[in-house]
Amino acid sequence: MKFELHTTDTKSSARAGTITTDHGQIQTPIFMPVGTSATVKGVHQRELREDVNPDIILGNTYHLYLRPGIDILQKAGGLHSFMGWNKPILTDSGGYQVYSLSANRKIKEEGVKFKSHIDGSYHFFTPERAIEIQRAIGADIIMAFDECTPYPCDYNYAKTSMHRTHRWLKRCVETHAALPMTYDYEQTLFPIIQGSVYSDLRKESAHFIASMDAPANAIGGLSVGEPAEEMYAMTDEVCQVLPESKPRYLMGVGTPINLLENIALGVDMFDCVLPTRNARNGMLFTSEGTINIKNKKWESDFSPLDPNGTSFVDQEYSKAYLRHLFTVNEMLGKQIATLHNLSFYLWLVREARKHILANTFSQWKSKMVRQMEPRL
RNA sequence: GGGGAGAUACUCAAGCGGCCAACGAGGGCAGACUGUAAAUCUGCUGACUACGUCUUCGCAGGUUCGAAUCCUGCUCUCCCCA
Repeated sequence: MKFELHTTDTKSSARAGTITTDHGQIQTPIFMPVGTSATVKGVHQRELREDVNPDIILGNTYHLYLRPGIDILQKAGGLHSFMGWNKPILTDSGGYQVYSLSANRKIKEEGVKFKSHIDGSYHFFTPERAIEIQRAIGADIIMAFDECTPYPCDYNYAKTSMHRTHRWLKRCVETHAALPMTYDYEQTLFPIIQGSVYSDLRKESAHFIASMDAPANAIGGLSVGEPAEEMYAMTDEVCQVLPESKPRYLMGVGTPINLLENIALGVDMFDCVLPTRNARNGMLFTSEGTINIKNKKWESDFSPLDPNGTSFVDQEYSKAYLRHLFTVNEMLGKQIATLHNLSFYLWLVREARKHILANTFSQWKSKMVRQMEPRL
């Protein structure tokens, strides 16, 4: 994997760059749609490729390991081939499931024991195993096995957990280095910074992660319920420590405004389930804020879904029609909403990139944030 | 024509003397969702001058301290036999 940094905004820390992988290039800043179970929910690969057109998407180690299982993915020749997506893929390691499935797992130094939500069976994830599985799944970018701590998080626990995540990282790196190439393309391991919302811990973690000299660095453990200002403070802290020459990936973020604010702080990569999940629940993100398409006020609004939208669905369907599809619970409604949201997210980061390259980012960002902020 | 069953809030449907403004489901209206256990979850859903008051359980009377619940009549619906 290579990273070329093209330019840095003069009024903020925003950057534009290009990551090159064996499955193609990624123009940053980038938003990566989440496709947990080998599908970006509700979107055909063709629509994803031809309409949304992200440079990279996500998959999830824990979920793919449970179903379809590693043997199937290997027989298929890896995830790309299995799901019919030949551009870059990144897999999360299962570290987020340590957080989200907290009721069904037990953490030890050795690793994490999960109880499957599907059949109750037990599965032990160690850093070594998480890497082996991800190598078999075959993503271009694989993540270190970490613990995403909750919010709020007791200082001592955050510290203990962070140090354990650091120890786990070393084991991930060793395993990754020891394994021969699994497929005929390179797979790159990203380490993850933790430290909850504590400046000193974040700083310490950032220094440690940077010292590993990985091709890129990730920031985890944010957007788990903390106020946005705390998230920004942590991102800022960490970006000042991380090397400029390497991509920075802020995991699990966020709202369109979160994206712009964090781009301004120097983040290059994002992923989040909001555009897809919230779409299925009737929420549309637009350049003028969010709308709940299920609301009665759209009942007879026959204007285009989003006159400023770049997806074909934005012009072809009306608000009233989409509201109708949600009212009668037709799956096409969720598909349309998902395409709209993903297209908007991708438009937003492409537009951000353009403005960074033109050195007009800060001004544009302020205008966009003002426009998208909820009005009281 | 004879016999039987039933009418409860927007719909379906519990309740069969006080704990009933009335279970539950659907529908409706809102809200939540941030490295996806999420096509999920939560709240509200008779009216109002709103920690209280008022009008509701086909309609009209009656019994009772008290009725959606018991009695009488009426109206309507469904089923079976002719």
